[in-house]
Amino acid sequence: MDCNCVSDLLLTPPVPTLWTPGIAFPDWAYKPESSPGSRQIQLWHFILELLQKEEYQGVIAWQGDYGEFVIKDPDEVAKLWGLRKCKPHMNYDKLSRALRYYYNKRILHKTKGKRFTYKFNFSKVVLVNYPLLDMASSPFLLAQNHFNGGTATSDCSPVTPEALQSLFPRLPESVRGPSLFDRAAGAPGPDGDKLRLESFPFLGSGAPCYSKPPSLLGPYPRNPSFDYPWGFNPYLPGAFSLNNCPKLPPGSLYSSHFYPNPLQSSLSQLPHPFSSLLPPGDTTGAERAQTGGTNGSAGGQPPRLCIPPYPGVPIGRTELGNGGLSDRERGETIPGVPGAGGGLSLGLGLGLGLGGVGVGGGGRQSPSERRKGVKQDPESDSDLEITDLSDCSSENENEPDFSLGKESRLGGRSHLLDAKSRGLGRGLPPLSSLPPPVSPHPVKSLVTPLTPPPSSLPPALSPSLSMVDRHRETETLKLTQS
DNA sequence: CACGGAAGCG
DNA sequence: CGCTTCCGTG
Repeated sequence: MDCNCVSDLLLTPPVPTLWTPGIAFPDWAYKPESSPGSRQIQLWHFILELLQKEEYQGVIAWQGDYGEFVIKDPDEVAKLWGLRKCKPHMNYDKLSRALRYYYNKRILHKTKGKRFTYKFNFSKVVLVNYPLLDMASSPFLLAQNHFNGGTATSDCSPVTPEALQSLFPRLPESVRGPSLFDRAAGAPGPDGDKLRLESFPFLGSGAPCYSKPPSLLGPYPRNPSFDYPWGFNPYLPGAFSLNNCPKLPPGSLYSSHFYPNPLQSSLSQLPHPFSSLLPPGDTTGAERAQTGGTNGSAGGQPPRLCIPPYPGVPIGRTELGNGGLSDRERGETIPGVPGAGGGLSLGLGLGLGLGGVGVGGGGRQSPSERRKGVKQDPESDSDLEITDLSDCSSENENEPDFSLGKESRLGGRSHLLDAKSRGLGRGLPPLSSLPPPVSPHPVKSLVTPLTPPPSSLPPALSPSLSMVDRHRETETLKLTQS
């Protein structure tokens, strides 16, 4: 048979049902433009898809730190992947090879000591969002990019544009080129590239603006794409911050920069000079600003997020608005670059998987998860972690033969399928549904804008705002506050 | 189980 | 390029 790949399972169709409008993955996430047959899905996309669907919770699910997921049923995941790719002989061994292949690209990395546990590294995504920063020179990125720092082995580039590219091929290389200002000035950038950015509205409060002259940007061109929901959001700062982020240092803009908050974001994104412009209470200010514009969810608990339950996230410390960062947290946030710690670390750091969660061992994971000797520290996500406690596993599920009809212990996929209509429960939290862990969070408000349908982006989100304008606004805001 | 080299494929 | 397949090593 010509491969009846059941790919559809995860393919496009259901999108609407599963995700809230505006929150679903962008089209391209499902089927790369070039692949009509949608056979070209990339593994990481696929993984995200699975993670996003409740039906597959028994097979693969978010667990542990942000961005961390566990393949509960390796064989099943492999099978699904094989189906999707029409590779009947796919198995976990091969799948895992492919995942390992992502290590170099920094898309994923292994959570050592935890079997079948991997973690997404969203730094690239973040990068995309921060074209403004001169990647090459930005201390923030460097700092935040502790991925590199830690791992820094062979690769010298802090943020690895290549990695970025691998994720978002269309990304303009310009990202790391001209400085923000140059771009803001209207340097014509390569076009075409920008497409990708559009897909990451969440990333971007302003990012897009920089990638292309405002005038060109216009409202998200291609797709109403605000639909980009990507679950990535969860990984984005905002998302992260909600859950695990350590407290934000005073004056930093955390979440804001991740989310489309023109005001803050523009500044926050900028390194010291600008960020410092923000008043200490800035966070709050930003919140306010945002909140004002958004609707409802701000005050109360927003709808539950789609985020995977983050086991160890102590909610208490989640408050953004208030507090400062403890020394420890700060330190963890950005090893080596305390100063940067503030805004970016939170945002970017989170994206990186900064482990921000850092709070260290404090009771984050379930006992069972923490298992024996597994060292679980804030840095767990980085390659720094050397602990390798892989214990002997008792279960080895290699399936010699792979049959489509075979249903594994999942209990049958059938049940999975019907669960389709409600996939929101898991998946990355769409911006709109970010979990307000506890109290009203700034991020929440920032996020809110997404709630509405894609096409209608709040002005704030509109990429068309020029950087200058943003700055202006920011300053205004600042003044207002003071 | 995890890793990464190497070759191969579309 | 992005895997897939195979494999040796730890």
